[in-house]
Amino acid sequence: MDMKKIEKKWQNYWQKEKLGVFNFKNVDKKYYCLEMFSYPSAAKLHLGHWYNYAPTDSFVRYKKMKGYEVFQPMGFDAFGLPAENYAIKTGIHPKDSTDKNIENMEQTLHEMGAMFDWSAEIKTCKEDYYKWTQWLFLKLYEKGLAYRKEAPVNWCPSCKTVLANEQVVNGACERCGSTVIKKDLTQWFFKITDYAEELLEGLNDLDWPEKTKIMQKNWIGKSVGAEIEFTCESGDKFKVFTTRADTLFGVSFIVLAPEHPLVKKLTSEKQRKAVEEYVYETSKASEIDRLSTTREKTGVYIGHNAINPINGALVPIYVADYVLYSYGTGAVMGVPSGDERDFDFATKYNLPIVRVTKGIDCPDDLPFHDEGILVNSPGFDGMTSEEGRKAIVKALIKEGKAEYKTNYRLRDWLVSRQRYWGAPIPVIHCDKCGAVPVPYKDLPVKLPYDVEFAPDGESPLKKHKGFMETTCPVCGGPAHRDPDTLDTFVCSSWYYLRYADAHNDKEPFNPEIINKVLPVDKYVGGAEHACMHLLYARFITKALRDMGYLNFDEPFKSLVHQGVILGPDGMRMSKSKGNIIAPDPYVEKYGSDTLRLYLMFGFSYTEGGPWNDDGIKAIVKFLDRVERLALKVKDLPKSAYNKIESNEKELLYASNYAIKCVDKDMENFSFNTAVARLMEYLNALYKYDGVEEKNNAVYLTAFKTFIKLLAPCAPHFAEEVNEWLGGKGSIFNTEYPVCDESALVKETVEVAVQINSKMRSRLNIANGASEEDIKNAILSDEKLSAEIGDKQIKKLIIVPGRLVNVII
RNA sequence: GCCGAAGUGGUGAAAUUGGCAGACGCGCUGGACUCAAAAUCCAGUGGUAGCGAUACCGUGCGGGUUCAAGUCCCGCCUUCGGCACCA
Repeated sequence: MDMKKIEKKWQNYWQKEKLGVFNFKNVDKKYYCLEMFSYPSAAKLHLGHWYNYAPTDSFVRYKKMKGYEVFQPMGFDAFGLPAENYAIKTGIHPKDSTDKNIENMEQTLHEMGAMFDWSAEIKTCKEDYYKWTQWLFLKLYEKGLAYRKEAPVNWCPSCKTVLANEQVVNGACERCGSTVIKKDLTQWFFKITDYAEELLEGLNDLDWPEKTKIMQKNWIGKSVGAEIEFTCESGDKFKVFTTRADTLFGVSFIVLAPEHPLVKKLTSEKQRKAVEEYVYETSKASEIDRLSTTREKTGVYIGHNAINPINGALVPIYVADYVLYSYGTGAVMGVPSGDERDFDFATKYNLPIVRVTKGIDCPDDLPFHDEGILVNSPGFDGMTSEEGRKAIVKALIKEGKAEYKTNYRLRDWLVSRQRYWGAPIPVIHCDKCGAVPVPYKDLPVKLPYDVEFAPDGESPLKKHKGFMETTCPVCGGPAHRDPDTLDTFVCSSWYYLRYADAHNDKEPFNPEIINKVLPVDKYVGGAEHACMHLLYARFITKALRDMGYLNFDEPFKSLVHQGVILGPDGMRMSKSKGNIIAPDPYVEKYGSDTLRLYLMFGFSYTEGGPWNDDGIKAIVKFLDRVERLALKVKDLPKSAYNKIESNEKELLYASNYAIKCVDKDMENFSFNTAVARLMEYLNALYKYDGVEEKNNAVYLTAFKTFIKLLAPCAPHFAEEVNEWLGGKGSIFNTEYPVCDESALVKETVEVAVQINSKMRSRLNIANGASEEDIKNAILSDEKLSAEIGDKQIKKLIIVPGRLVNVII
């Protein structure tokens, strides 16, 4: 078959017939399947895109044939750093390179033959989209979910941008790999922590991979404990957070984070120089370095002490970089007997180590961090750790020195980027009125085109006078715009909503439409987004719900992660390793259906694996076999023979077995086994083809069934064959075959027979035979009865239709 | 260090969730067709022993539970992914 020709033919047909276009009239039967949209890179589509989109498109086509009104939109996550870095390097404007890349990718996506609804296409860098990203920002601001604060942030010296903690990988910038350093800046944050508890709870009801849920759960990192107030000799007060208040008597020092305001205030003259030096050194170290386990714990005594609220003991205050100001209160109580880190620290600085917990029937060498019985804790000795915890906190609450507190590891989402290629933050700064949101009517705040990209540490927007200088919407006085743009994760945190109403120019989306089309029924994308994108999107959904725009709680009901296709060397594909496999040559040589079918057959979808094209010939052979049979079947004469005998029954069994299995496998994204079942079915058809006297009516129907089952996996090919067989219109507008269970009932079944759990024989036994019948069948079998001999049958274990175990 | 996932023939991978390990392929071996090759078709293909029927062994390693374990439990080893002193 001329694959190139039929691909063109059917792609044009689908476009003309609007096969992929969602019809809102049928919204009751909607099935919203979404693949994560892609960043428009210069390198066209890579194999990863294919692996994500092609098998998922087969899933969507399968759903369409099952009678759903499917919605499978596609778009581009078009803002981001690479385009800007490219501009710095080459002078080509991000808008120009991005537009070109999108055009390229659109074309190759078309060539893939996926049934995307292009009428709902989104490009996040277009005004008609980022206008509403800005709207989202203003809404969050209005709701008190966006705020500004000065905070130590990750600063990438190469990208010259602030990165969220979530975007720092092993101390290096996620995108460029440079080591990240620290810098203080006033930044915009989204208050995702307000939703920490619901984001955690909501995981329970989601049809997501367990692994992903656990990752999010750990990311949110809930811990229940207490905040305890310590007073300093100076009278200043500070709080520590602890989950182990029962070890309070064991406190022998306090550690403050270097950024803690009390450090400056309380440090003694004698210690000032050492402390200042230490704080300065810390500011140079990246957070990753500070948190590294292999690094020796260091700290400096600030020359001031605090009073332990439970016993009045004086404990020295240290400053140490392993305590972070951004988590908890930025102050930690040091209990060397109960914590390994504190133990190391105390040993190094000769601080007392007092046991406060005794193990119950277990070794309890110090440091002992397990639960046990309280000791050396006057008034609380003998209590279990849990009782002690409650009693101590209760005692302190009475004095106003403690409160129960739940902490989350999750931090607020830093959204400011000192970059050009993003959605401008819609805020105006006025000397008189402060930070003033841009009025809705003035949206979008347009990203100017004529900017200077020279990498001098100043962002292109900040240098652009025409953009920066404006007037205050409140007082009308001179003011300047916020020079920062939004993290691209903001753009992608709501795109799945916009798709359903992509051309609305009055509002970001019509809630009535959205509430019918959403939530997404199946979301397919890489596991690397488990903690960032997927969490942000959930947060935004919940925030918009609370503003009254949405009536659902979760954006993605069901989630599938495709695996990663590695290079032939088993390593992740990358330019530097030179192991990138491009899909284009395969499409050129074998056709898109062949590549798609191979991706589906050769890998376990959620696992992926190293690329190897040995198996692609198998697919070519398979499709050739289908074609040869199709050419035969299409000219089949009417046969006089119309009986249903054993040959026909066997064919019908194969047919219905295939329907049942393929149906289930497609539903479960188990594409490799679905294709395997199709191959078996084809073998059965060939077998019947070799039969002398054929019932051509049965044969033709069985073959048509085969083509329907194949259609989602090889769409162009199946359309063509369907046309040969006299099919009118698209095969995807026909119904999916339904399994006739009665054809699957066999008169006899082969069961395995074990004697004392060892495989001994196989027997054909009547379907639904009683225990007695089975016993007789075994005893009348020569070989088996010889083996059993005159031994007593103690027990007969029967797994219906599968196995019999005779215990003698 | 913590959390998570995985480890099955020469190879990509299956295994109805505790029930015949290796479906379906690739590769390989032999055969048919052919002057020959390609393509196609047929047969075989986990290992060891045997002419053979067959027997024994076999899902990273070591134990355990069970009539029965790739699957469950305990302890290791290796690989991959995520997180990084979370108090």
